[in-house]
Amino acid sequence: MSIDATRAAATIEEVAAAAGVSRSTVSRVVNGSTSVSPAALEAVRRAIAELHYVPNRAARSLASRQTHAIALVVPEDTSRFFGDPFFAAIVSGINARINKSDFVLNLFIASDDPGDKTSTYLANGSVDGAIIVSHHTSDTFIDRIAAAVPVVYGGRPVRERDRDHYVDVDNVAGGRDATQYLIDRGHRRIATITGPLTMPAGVDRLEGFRDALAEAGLQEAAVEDGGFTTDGGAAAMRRILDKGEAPDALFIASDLMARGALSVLAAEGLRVPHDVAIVGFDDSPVARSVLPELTTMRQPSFAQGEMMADILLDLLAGRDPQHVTILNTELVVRESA
Amino acid sequence: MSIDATRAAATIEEVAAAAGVSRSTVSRVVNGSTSVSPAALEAVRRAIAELHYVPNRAARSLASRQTHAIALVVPEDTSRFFGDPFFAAIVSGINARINKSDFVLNLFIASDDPGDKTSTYLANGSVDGAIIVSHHTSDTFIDRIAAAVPVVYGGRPVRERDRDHYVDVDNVAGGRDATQYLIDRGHRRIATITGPLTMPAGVDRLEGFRDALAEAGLQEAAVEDGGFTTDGGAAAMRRILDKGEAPDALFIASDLMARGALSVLAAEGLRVPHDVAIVGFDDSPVARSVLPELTTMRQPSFAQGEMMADILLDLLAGRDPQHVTILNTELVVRESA
DNA sequence: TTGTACGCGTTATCAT
DNA sequence: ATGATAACGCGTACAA
Repeated sequence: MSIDATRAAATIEEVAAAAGVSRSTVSRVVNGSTSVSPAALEAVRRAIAELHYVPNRAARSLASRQTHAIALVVPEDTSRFFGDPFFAAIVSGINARINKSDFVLNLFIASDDPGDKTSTYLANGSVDGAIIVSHHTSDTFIDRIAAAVPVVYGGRPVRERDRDHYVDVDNVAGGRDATQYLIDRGHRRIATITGPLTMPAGVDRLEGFRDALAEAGLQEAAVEDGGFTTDGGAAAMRRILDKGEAPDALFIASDLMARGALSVLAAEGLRVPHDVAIVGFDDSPVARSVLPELTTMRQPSFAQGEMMADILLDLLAGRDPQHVTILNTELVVRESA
Repeated sequence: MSIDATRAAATIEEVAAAAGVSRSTVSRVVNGSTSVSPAALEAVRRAIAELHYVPNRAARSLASRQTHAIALVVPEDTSRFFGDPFFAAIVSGINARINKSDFVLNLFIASDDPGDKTSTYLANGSVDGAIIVSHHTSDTFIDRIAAAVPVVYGGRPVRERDRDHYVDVDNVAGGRDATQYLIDRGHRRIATITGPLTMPAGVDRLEGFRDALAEAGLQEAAVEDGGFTTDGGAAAMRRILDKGEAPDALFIASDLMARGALSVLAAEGLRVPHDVAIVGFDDSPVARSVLPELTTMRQPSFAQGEMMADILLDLLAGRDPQHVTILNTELVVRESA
């Protein structure tokens, strides 16, 4: 075989010897310093290629006091994280950017459990910064992380401070627009299934819902928490139906919850959108895999992930990126409303 | 506040000074050596607590030549990875174990793209081992990774070698049992929607399907590739229906694909299980969020993740764990068949 | 432009 | 049981 994978990894010293220069010069070309003569540059490059030299991360970060690692923090109760296409898109966006940099992503599924090592790890400089994809009011370990390293949040942090950096979508506007669409279509008994009200996204979308209703002089038919999960959405839908008079339309704050609601509606023999119209939120793949296909508020999750990574990278590079970035949502009309 | 997060991290040297011992002794208690006097032990422990000392990872791995990091490798085209509850469960299992060790998980979404840095990173010793959750025949970078560090595969590797370690479910038996159940229920025109035949799981489940049919002296009504995705499952279902005579039962190799098939069936006015019975595979959350709820082969994905982590940890600890671990599947009867 | 020399925080070897 | 001391591989003043 052409590559001997079992060879000991080449060191900068060996490269220097092979190229006939000093360690420093090799270090310079590796780190892209300009003050290197073309001749030396060429020699070093060749030596690096021949020896398959790759800098040792540990040595490098010990010397430079940088780890070139970024923590991807996922609160544990958000482990529905995986399995939720919304997060899938965010992570893909983050990865797309990080992958182009020379940083590495460390995955932490963190909890408030005292035995959890996440904050300890992050606090001792094993990582240069952190991306927190989502969190709840109760997640106190978040603060410990933010105290230790630069952080970028996905969504407005629960305890927002001026120095925070985050990327969010305009959830209030999204909730308002979705609801307004329902109103414009002539619906009057409009209910909503919300996300957890311990999460800003849950609160904000509800606020938008209420704004639109208020402006139209309408009463909310029902408000139930669906916890951003399929099962939660189904349960919430059931509670709403049990209350008696069914609404003629629903704004459901996530597609996953809408899917749950849909199955309950179907079981009850209620037709969508004929008997009850539904607008979801996310425009995740499930929106099109469900029957009828969901009318929903699209949010640019992949882009959100990219922006989060960009901002953190800027931060780590000593630049001064925007603290708050708000992305727009967009109504996608399909069959459910 | 009680914790000054901006303090410079304490070094082993400072702990030694505070405890009135040498670096070596501190290192010993940190690493759990027995040859430390109770008095010294106590003093060091107190000093560590007071100074909030946490060993520097870089220095530690530079000296010990171990990174205490494990790569979680996700082939890019498997990025449906996220969004697929099956993988969600596996990752949770992996994390559960890793989190109890003092290893860290590095996330790599890798591709065969030459610009992809994954194999480079893994090859230069930034990581002690790797867990590859899933892969295709075409993924050649896998081999480069396996050549560099100990690897544990999720599912039988496409090019299996004797020295490989992997954890798989008995997909052949699963496919056979699912199909047999359909046969036992009196179905005779049985079709299947398979996973990608570039993946062992796809191939094996199909093999089990054919085994059961052959044993019963039945012909396969149709075989279509659904690519393990919801949309792919829908498309495959459509192709099967377009062929003319509809099957009276289907074994669908993943719940996600079954969901897609279900929506097509519903659109065609075909009732499940009355007109066509369906058995899925995975018993992922979607199995219960769909109407009718799916009869499906349960596979212990969380446990599979745990085992993968355990085996890699064993490997890294110099033990000699089992090379092949096969987990059993189990039929879960619900409404769809 | 290039090289020397020191330091980064630990582990590991070897005396004691 | 304990403590010097030498690596570990690299970055980076500083000097040349």
